[in-house]
Amino acid sequence: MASVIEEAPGRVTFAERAYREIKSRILENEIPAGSIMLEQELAALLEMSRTPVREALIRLAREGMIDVRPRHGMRVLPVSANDMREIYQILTALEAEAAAQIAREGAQPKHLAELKAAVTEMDEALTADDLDAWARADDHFHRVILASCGNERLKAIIEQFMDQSHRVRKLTLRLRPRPVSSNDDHRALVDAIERRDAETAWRIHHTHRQRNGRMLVELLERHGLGQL
Amino acid sequence: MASVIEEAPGRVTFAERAYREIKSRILENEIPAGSIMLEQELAALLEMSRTPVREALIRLAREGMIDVRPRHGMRVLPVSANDMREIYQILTALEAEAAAQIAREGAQPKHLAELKAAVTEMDEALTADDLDAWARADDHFHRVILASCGNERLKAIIEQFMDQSHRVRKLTLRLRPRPVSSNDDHRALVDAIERRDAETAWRIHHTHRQRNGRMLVELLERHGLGQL
DNA sequence: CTCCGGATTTACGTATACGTAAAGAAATAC
DNA sequence: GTATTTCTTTACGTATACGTAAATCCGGAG
Repeated sequence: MASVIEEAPGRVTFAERAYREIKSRILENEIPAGSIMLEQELAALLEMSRTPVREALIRLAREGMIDVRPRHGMRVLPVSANDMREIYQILTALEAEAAAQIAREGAQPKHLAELKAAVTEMDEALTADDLDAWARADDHFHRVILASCGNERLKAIIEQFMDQSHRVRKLTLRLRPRPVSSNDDHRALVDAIERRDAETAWRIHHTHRQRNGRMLVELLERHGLGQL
Repeated sequence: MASVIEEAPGRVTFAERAYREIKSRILENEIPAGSIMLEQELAALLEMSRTPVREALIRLAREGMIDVRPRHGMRVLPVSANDMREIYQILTALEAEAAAQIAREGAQPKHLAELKAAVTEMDEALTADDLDAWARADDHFHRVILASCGNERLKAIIEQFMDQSHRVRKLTLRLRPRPVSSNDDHRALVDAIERRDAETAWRIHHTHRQRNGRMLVELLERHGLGQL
């Protein structure tokens, strides 16, 4: 399965490893929101010195995953309802723009094919009631959208904010209604892209993300999950 | 003149100073695009050790201002026509969204007043043929828009990309036609905000940024300013 | 001249050292 | 008991040390 999405190989420095390792543990909730860790502890955990850990923390802090307060260590930031509102406002605006651009300029056949495959996967996952598979396919769909639009900067920002909201999406996956309309939205978006109808593509995806964002914000408010 | 926009004071660490100093020199073209500098040189220049310099370079690299290649030092990245296209696609989507939100939720009186004052300044600057004053007022207008929308993340991203395109805007200021339509756009935007017409606010600002971006891209292509 | 292999330099990645200011503990006064 | 002050600890910011792999230099072969 040769996907459109590739990894950059590159040599892996300690600082890079620290970044990936810490970020991964935060995303997977192994270091839950609110946790406090000192540079020393992280260094010991990752079996390296403080230097590369510090460099990783600088990046994570910039990306809004953690907060570093001198002498208090790093603190994994919880995602509040308001944070989620901010994040989805950005995601909505940017992904809708990306969708519009793809429709405007036309998608490559292999991208289009992969989008359709992702939609099919989502349908099948929903039929099989496999929410995890659905989430994977949904994620894949969004990543192909990003890859197709060709704007590297746009891609990077969206990925950053998807990461920031990752824990919330993951932990609320089973609190949400069955995502039937998501599948419909995606099907309609692929259709608009194929017809090269930028206006419609924009509107569909904008509405999709907006609705999704609102739902997550409501979930956070309702359940008072201030500590995600 | 107590503006709506404030500075965070905070203690200023060496790493922070290195970041600001290097970034400022890049923005003001004191270290022009394409320049290569070693960590050692920067450390000597700023009279500190390599450690805080490295931390500053990590941030600058993340923001897309420089490229660090092991054993080759940092390189100040030029802004190509395509970079500019990417940057303005993002700025267009995000600022239009910000404008729409302000109109939707209503602006605070002091913000509205400051927006109007900025427009007046821009008019006066244009009458006086003072392009630098115009650019300052224009910048101020956009910053108040950001401050009003209340989305801190949105603000941070937009500022990041404004920084990335700062050199191009500055160096092409006198190559562009007189920015009469910008003033008109801004006046119309303030009006839409006052009328709380989100739809119109979005459209006006989207068109404004899009046109602006296209002009800058064309300038870069025409003059082949690949080294900005 | 150009091309190649080995010696040499060097820039960086990482580890470690160090001083300091802040946090916390202890001791004292009330 | 509480408040206050002094002392101790410690986490971090920065400087420095060090090993290494990449880049450069250099001389000889063709």
